[in-house]
Amino acid sequence: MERLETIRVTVDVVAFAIHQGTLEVLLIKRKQEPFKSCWALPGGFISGADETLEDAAAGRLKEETNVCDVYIEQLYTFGDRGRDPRGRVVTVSYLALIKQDKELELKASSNAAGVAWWPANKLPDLAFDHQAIITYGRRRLKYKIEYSPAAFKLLPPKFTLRDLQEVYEAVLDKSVDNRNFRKKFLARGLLQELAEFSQQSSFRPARLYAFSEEDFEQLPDRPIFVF
Amino acid sequence: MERLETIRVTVDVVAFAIHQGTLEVLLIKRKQEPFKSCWALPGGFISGADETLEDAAAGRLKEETNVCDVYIEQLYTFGDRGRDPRGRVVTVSYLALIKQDKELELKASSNAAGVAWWPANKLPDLAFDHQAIITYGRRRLKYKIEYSPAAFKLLPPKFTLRDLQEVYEAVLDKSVDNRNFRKKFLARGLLQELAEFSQQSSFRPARLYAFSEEDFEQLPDRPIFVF
DNA sequence: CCAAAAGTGTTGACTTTACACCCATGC
DNA sequence: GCATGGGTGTAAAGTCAACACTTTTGG
Repeated sequence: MERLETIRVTVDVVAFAIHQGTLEVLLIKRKQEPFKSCWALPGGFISGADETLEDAAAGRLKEETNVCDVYIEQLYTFGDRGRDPRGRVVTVSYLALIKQDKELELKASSNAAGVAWWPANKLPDLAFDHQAIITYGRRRLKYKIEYSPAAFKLLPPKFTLRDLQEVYEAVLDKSVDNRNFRKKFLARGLLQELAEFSQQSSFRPARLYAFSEEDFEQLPDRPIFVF
Repeated sequence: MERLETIRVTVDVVAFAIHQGTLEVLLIKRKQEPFKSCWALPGGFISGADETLEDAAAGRLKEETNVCDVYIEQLYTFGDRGRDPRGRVVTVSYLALIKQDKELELKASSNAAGVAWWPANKLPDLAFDHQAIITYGRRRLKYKIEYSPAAFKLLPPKFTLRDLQEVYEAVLDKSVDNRNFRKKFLARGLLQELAEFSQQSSFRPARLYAFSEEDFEQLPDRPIFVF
């Protein structure tokens, strides 16, 4: 039956974005013990105002980093005794995907000493079991990108096929054949070809494409989702 | 920061087994309010003795149904305000898979009015949001059986190809072509052909096979796992 | 010899991979 | 006109889906 041990519940958010073709994770620098001055995931205790756990995750992300209006989904719940020196703390982790062009004004909360993007392949030492949480999030993203339109949640509304390919390469951490990649995506018919071109380079401008989440939902035989 | 609202944490277990080619879920009948006399998932509050959440899930399953030593993995955490009339209760749900031949002596705990297997396609009204949890677990099992050896966790150590096919048919809730099914499995080389035969019927005895989890783990290009 | 479940192959359609060159543009 | 990334096709291998009959056994 019910024991009197105090259990506290937190949420932690693994927020990914692609910057210059690199997968990066949003971290905050802790200002307080435990793990003072260590980098950690944005997150915090659930508050009475949070209607759902997802609200709590989005709320703590906003409070600690000033990032809001992003895609968010639950990852996994970590609750081993001893994962937090303060006592029994169960944390529900979330995956967030942030669009590449999003105007972010990173702003640490008063109880953090900083906020920054870190390349997923070159992370600092992390507080608590946050390294394990990130590893888990990365694995989820890797699988998810293969059979769901997760890649578009990391891209602006208009993007080139190369941008899309870079997302796959960054997430899967390997290079792919560009002919096969383009062929596959164009054959699937998920992309709307726009009449616009990227003006980024001083070379041949690349065509822009768009992805419609709504059209995708209508597909009768759309690929399987894990969530 | 930390609010004083009391949050309690439970675990709930969706335990599946295949009985006579049907996917079934293990339920308990509640003896107390709320949802008195309603069927519900086995589960309960985390105790100070639980080293991990998985221990808690296995522990509550044992206490409430007398089922133990089964495969268990985390599913999803449900924590919307209002999912439990008693206050804020966050529940970490678990999926359990039980081998077909396992000798189970179902035994309700003193605070339950009964334990029983229910066909997944004909469930009674359920307490709390347990229907949603089962739906979620079923979806997970359905995906998982496609790219992981989950099916073998529902079978005894020695089984016929028909037994295996029945597991797939029950979980996927559709029939499959037996020639293609056998061909695919035999071609994968995951099954050890035994020199024994099933003596079940009065007709032609079927060959028994075994699956080795250890051998499977060794495979260099083994299929993808979601978890 | 009959009833019942066990077991077995082929074909066509489709998908996946490997692989290298020409094109369009800005400077 | 050149440097740079944008954009394109084909063939071989492999995978997947559809489909029906023979074999073995107990009674």
